Amino acid sequence: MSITDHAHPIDPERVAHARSRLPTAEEAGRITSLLSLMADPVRLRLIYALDVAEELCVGDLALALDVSEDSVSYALRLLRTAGLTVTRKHGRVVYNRLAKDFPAPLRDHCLRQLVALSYEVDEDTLLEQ
Amino acid sequence: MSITDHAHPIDPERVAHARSRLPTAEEAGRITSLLSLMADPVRLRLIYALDVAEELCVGDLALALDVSEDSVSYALRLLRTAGLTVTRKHGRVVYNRLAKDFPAPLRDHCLRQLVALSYEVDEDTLLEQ
DNA sequence: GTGTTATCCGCATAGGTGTGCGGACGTCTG
DNA sequence: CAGACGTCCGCACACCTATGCGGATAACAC
Repeated sequence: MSITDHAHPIDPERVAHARSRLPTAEEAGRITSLLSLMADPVRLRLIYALDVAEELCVGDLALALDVSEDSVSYALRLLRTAGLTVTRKHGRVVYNRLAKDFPAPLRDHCLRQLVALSYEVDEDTLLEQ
Repeated sequence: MSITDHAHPIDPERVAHARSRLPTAEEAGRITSLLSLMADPVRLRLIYALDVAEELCVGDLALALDVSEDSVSYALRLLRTAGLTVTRKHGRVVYNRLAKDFPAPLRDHCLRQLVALSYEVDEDTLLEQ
């Protein structure tokens, strides 16, 4: 149905209420671009690895994650561009670590609870409500 | 570089350490499929709206978010399939709300802090480290 | 019953995105 | 200096995904 339909809201009060408290499209874009960076198996496990190991180079990350170095390199490029990781160069080796201001809530709450969370939701999906 | 290279890790100890604490590919898949659902402007704002307004129908959601009803309907289908929202039918109208066990940490910590978060990260991106 | 409303679904399409390959650069080793 | 190594980059391709349109289904109003 096109965007011009539904001219008469069913519950105008709630619509206005929700509308006033909603993040703007721009804010939502910022947030989702952040979430999108974590919503990829390679990047998520990469972040986990850096959280545990403090710092790792591309080759070692590829071994730890069991994916190609290209894939790791690409993932790191995106994270680095977003300011989520930083690099330290030493000889031929480039060491990567999480930025010192890597979003703490994402790291503390989300990262460490998401594994358990994913199980819960998976079970709930099977139930009627 | 292909997956067979880098035969000799630079820091084998850290690689093994990270490897042992890493979520499996399957776990990572479950988590990222959850995050992917929130990593979309329409779905994220839709979740915000339902969090504020308790329950809304498709048409009213389209008004609140200022997007097409098709877009909202598609977003709700994905969230519903994942068990994150539930429906209540009353006459012609289908009311949607967040599932009673919508991941609490995601709602409490992430949702309510993500707006502020996105600003911080945005500033940090501009700085050298 | 007829027309209208609210919603859902299937389909086709355009756009974004991750991956692999080839090539290039800088750095260490002998 | 020549060779090996670790890494990055650009390109092309396959894939997924969100969107819009047309049609179909119920429920309500008259």
